[in-house]
Amino acid sequence: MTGARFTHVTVRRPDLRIPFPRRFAARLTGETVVALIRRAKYLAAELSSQGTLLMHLGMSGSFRVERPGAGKTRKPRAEGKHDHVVFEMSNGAVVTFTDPRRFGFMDLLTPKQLAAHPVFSTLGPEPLSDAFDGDSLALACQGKKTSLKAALLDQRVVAGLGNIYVVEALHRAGLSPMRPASILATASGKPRPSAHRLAKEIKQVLLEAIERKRNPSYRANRFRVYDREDEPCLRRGCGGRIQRRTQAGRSTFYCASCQR
DNA sequence: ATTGAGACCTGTCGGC
DNA sequence: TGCCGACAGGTCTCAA
Repeated sequence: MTGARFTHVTVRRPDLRIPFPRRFAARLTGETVVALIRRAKYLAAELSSQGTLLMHLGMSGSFRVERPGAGKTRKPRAEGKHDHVVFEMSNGAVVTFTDPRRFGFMDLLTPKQLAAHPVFSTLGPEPLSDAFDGDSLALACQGKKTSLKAALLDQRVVAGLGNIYVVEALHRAGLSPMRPASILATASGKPRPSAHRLAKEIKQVLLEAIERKRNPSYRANRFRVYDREDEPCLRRGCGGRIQRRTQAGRSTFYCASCQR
């Protein structure tokens, strides 16, 4: 999409989580994508003159990119039941947004709206950036009464972690999801060793996930705790069993014997 | 100001 | 096979 122009935009189902802005398709058509970026779990296309197209996949969303072959007759695309938006680009690419649960959304924001966006503007650091480390994590959690689990799911603390990788990172770091987030720092705000461990494992678990997605032959173990209730803990020499409980409405999986 | 619960919507899976 | 409830990797809103 980068550098390409929207030649045709179809909204087949306008009622996603957030209603589309007025004249969405019309405003997008003719715009060129200056840059395509990701921030937290948001995708953003910076447009040549209409601001930013902000997109989110929700729980079940995905994009499909097709190139109806140059030269061949352009066949009408068989539209799936949950194909809600279709972008036809000037370079021939057809980008389709599919989302069965319709928790995803698309929005068009002016630079001013983007800067004032209640979520986008308050996002914490990108976990893989240098701005995120044990120090910044401890600082963000200083004095927090919530659990570590809830704190890591809070996008203002660190951006882009979901339920699975929060649970995985806590297991790797040997920290109980139920501990208060404040334990990562001393009363005076100094990071404890656990903060550095946790920040390191967050980066590690994400890097491995990305690698696994990119390289199918990289068969590193799937999840170590997520969705493994009653199965043995995989930490060497632990011997515990994975337990499950609900925290903040989400499933938490953990090993009570090695996560303290 | 924080925090947990409920809501949003559809699909899938296991049990009966 | 069919029905039913539980559950799903995200985020918002509301009430306490």
